[in-house]
Amino acid sequence: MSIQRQTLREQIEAEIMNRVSAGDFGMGDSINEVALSVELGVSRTPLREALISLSQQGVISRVSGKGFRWAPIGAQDFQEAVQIIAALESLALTLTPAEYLAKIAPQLVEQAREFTASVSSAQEIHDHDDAFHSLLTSGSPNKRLAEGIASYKLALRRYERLYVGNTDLMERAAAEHETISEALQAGDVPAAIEALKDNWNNSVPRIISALRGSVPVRG
Amino acid sequence: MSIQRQTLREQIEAEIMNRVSAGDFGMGDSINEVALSVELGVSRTPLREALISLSQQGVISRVSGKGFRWAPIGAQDFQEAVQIIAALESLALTLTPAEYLAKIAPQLVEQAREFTASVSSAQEIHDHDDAFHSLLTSGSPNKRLAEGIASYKLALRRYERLYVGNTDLMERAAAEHETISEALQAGDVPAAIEALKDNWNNSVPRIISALRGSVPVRG
DNA sequence: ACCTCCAATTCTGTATACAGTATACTGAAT
DNA sequence: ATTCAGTATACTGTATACAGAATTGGAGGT
Repeated sequence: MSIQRQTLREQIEAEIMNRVSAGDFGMGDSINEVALSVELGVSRTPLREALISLSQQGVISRVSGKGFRWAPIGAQDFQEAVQIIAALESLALTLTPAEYLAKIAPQLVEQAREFTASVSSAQEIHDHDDAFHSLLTSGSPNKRLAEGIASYKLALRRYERLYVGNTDLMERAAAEHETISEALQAGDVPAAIEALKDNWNNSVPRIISALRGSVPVRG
Repeated sequence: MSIQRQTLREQIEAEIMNRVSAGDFGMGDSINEVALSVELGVSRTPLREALISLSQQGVISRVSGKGFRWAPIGAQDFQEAVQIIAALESLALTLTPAEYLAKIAPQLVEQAREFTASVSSAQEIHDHDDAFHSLLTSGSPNKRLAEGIASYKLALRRYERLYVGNTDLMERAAAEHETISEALQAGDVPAAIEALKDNWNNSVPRIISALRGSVPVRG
């Protein structure tokens, strides 16, 4: 396997997203390009390119002449993204050949069970959730769809830290994963899709309440 | 209404898309940044920013170290985009309040009828189609969804010129628009959604046959 | 005290310059 | 004749420089 060259712009994107999900930036605040470029140790050119790329994905908003700013987060925004992802993942399931779904159903069941059993660190839990949904939609022949789902999920990373410590939410998600995978194992794709939508939509009220408490309000 | 300042990058994006839908570029060909910047009369910096933005939307693909290239078009690509748009517009309808749909239903019926009557220039027809779908999804409260739909439709502009002269396709689309709007007027949203999906999916085989004939193959 | 206008500064948007990598070409060796 | 190495060229990726707009601060007036 050849080593994959990574351009500076891509590294900047990744680093910014890491810091975003760590909560390093005040959402809604404007971005000072020179300050950020100095902080990251790069010049403004690749930084701006990264910011433009991220602004296409809803992580950053931009006003002509006034530069970039961290896109505000909120209940509305979260819900909108979740609605879209739910629809797109549902589409992915619809497009996936039934035999593929039947093939991966056992693995999905197993992953869901592991998920329930191991209530470990928040990061670990999140990875587990990602892996489940990733495997679930891995059989879709629509490549552009996969990219789109990934893009929208990137926007959700801004809400990642709100999950921390919310084991309640995670346990419920685990149960829903079991429902999804068992429906697939039974060959009932429509039921799986419904369960999948529920899985996403149920995350909304929890995050909303988490938002009320823990999000720093701009001053 | 204040005039809206438009940054050079945005103008470049628009101009590129105009040329793309005019078929000025050989799809699949690599992009020479300096040549294109000279041709557009701008420097490479805003051009690259525009290219990055467009590459996020599937109009341009990019290989690390080898620069940008015009994303190849083809039956597969077209179908993938259409599947996604159909799902997203369906979601938009689902999210739109029923009373709003009832309110715009008469206008939609009227637009559909006009559509059928006036089989004028290809451009005009296309605008009509755009206006119909735009009005249809205008009631969705999900702003991000609207952006997403617009983004995916941008990618379809690469196929625009294939519609030229295909009045057959357009007449059929008109009939489908009537079906959709009449279902809404009858208050049957699920039926409208199904008709909407059909409307999109029916465009695929037509475009595929058009692709076979009229797309220049790389040499 | 508050408002207005002007200046100074800060920051974005754009252009140009530089560096490193990929590609094309030339020539020699087998 | 073909293939491989070496070199030259072209182009991308990144840094720096410049121009103009937006914001901030203060001086002067009401």
